[in-house]
Amino acid sequence: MSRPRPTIHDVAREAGASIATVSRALNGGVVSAAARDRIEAAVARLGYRRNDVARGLVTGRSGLVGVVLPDLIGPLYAHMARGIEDVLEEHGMHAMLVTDHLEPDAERRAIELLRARQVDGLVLIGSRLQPAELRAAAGSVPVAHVQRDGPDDDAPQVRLDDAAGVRAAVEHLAAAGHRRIAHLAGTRRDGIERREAFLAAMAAAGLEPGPIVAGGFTEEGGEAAAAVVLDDPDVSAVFCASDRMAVGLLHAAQRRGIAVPDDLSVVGFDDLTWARYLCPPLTTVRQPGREMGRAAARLVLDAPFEAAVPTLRIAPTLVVRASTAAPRFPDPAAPPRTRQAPAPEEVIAADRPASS
Amino acid sequence: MSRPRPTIHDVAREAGASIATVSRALNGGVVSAAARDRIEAAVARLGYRRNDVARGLVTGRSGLVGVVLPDLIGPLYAHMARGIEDVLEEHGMHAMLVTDHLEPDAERRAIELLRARQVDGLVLIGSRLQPAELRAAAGSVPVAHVQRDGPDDDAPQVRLDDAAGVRAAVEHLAAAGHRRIAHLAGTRRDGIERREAFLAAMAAAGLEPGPIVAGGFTEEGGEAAAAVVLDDPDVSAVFCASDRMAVGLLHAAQRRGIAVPDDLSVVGFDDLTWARYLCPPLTTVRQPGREMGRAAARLVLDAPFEAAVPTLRIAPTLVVRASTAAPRFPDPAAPPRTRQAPAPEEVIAADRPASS
DNA sequence: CCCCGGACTGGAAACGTTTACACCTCGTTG
DNA sequence: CAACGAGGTGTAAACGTTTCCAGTCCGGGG
Repeated sequence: MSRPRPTIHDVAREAGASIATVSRALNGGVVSAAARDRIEAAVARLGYRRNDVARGLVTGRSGLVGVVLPDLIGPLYAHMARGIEDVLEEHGMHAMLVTDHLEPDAERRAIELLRARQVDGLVLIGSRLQPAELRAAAGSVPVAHVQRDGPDDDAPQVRLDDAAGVRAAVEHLAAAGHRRIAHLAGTRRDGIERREAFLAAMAAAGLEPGPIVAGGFTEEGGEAAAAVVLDDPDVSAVFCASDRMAVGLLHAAQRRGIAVPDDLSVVGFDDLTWARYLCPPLTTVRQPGREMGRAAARLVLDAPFEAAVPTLRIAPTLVVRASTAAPRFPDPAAPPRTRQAPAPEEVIAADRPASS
Repeated sequence: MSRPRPTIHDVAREAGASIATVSRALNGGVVSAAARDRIEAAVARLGYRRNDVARGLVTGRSGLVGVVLPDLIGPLYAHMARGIEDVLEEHGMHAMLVTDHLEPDAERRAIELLRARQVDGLVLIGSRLQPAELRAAAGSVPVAHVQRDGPDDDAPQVRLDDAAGVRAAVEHLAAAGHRRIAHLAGTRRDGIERREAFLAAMAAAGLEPGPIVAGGFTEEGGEAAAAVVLDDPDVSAVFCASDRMAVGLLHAAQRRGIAVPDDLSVVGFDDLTWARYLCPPLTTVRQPGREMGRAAARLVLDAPFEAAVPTLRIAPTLVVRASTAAPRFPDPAAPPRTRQAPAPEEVIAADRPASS
């Protein structure tokens, strides 16, 4: 019943050829038509399938790109993984996904594990490793980063153009007539970059930044931070560094009887699957995870040929939904504005090119 | 700079031992303390890491369990994958995830691919393959299914106890005073099973089933099906076979000015991440994906030792939120009921044991 | 003093491929 | 007609491990 899998030797014997010829026939080498036919027949008869482990041992390659990512639950990372798979598939390769749950130690182990399996490349999502640690762990395997969390080195990486996204969000709020805009900030690297971009964008709009309160990227972080922000009666809009924080804020506002968007406008960041289902549907900066994954996969595959070490910046998009509107009591000093009545969903491209 | 990775031979030379001794030292065989020390020192000095590909070739095992799943975007499948990883990690093994996007052909290819990599087992999520096809594709590799979509054979599998979940949902609605309950049904196997369970539960509650309309498990399916259901003025509650359908229904209801839960109660199925964020927060049957993944991984690991071929039934949980309430105009024939005011979130365990 | 067995070690054979190299057989060209 | 090259084939050596088997070296019991 469950005989051992046939090997190339079995095929060779069955077809009356040598294993070298079989290997060539299977891999598109030069073989006479007659031999090729006999071999294909034998393969079919025996149900032979190549053993990629043995093949990997001799070729030194595995056809696998290792992907280390925080988790699979968040739709953003899942989309990135999907993008990576997209381009690997075009090259007849596959991804091996390992999660590190944001623990640097787990990240190191994951890289170790993948290297022991001879991956041909590594895509690291949100890596926290120091450049030296990374070099030690990855050795000579080509690496590409997505939204790297640790400090840069000369490894190629793709990042969201966070600044452009933040700018689009702030400009949207400013144009609606908001003057005092608060910010719920994240503490990881992209959170910090968004915070700086927020300050810059506010300055560019000629506005004093409102209160800025930092927290985790999570619902709880948003809810906790909300307390501070909602106590300031002059704040008419809040820009959150993540959708999850925005959810926390929305809940806190609801509990206090603060109406969104009438009393308070809220902008999120990420455009997670469910941002459109919130009440009200959330205006947010869409992070194109799948594109980012695609770009990273291309980077890692091109690594051996590419001389430059680019940082690819992917442009986000502002998705305007119903959580933003003109402030109820516009600043009397400001020119009067008409209430914006956005279409159910309106997409505004951020103002930066896709790569830089 | 980027020298070739050191092999066990290099370690042996460096430590003045044979490769056999090094291998034993590394794998916990009998080795003198002195040799072990020298070898460990050499390993550290050289930065040696075992090559799992070579190891896999000789041992015939890979330490990998292949997981074939529809996609990574849906949080449910991601949770299942997480559960699988949980138990594999306890065994020092890892998962290799491949997506098939519900295409049987891609599923076959995925299995093929994983087998070529010598996976030690296979977990198939929502497999649509016929038993014969599966046997052909998987050969002698142990298989466990989760929510198998194709017909059963003697392969071990874990399923949600769909019937218990449906019963809990229907009983909840009936207890609230609803008499005419519609059903938005799915067309895949679990959709069909939920549909039958719905009929059974309605019968058990002594109620005539309301309209049943089948569609995809998606938002669009829900929205399309909603049209039919909402035209029936006697329907005061709808039980949906998935949360995504419930979202579509919620939107359709909102567009028509039908208030949920006042005019219409809605129950979903799955408890996806964002079910609690909907307006109103959705009452739904929670599918414990992570548990199901855990159970499946255990099944596949135990396969070589297990004689029985169990179908594990995992109990779902009814999560009562704000999308269900007493009907506005209760059936005059029914005894009067007080309006249920559920706590913000109330969890009701379904009435079946976890396995059968 | 011999023998036995336990603790430890090394040589060598696998595992299933790819591929360098040598060879053989033609037909073609000089 | 000799030499050569192209096309096709097979032998054998890798790839980096694990593991079987045959040792070697001891100490202790007969």
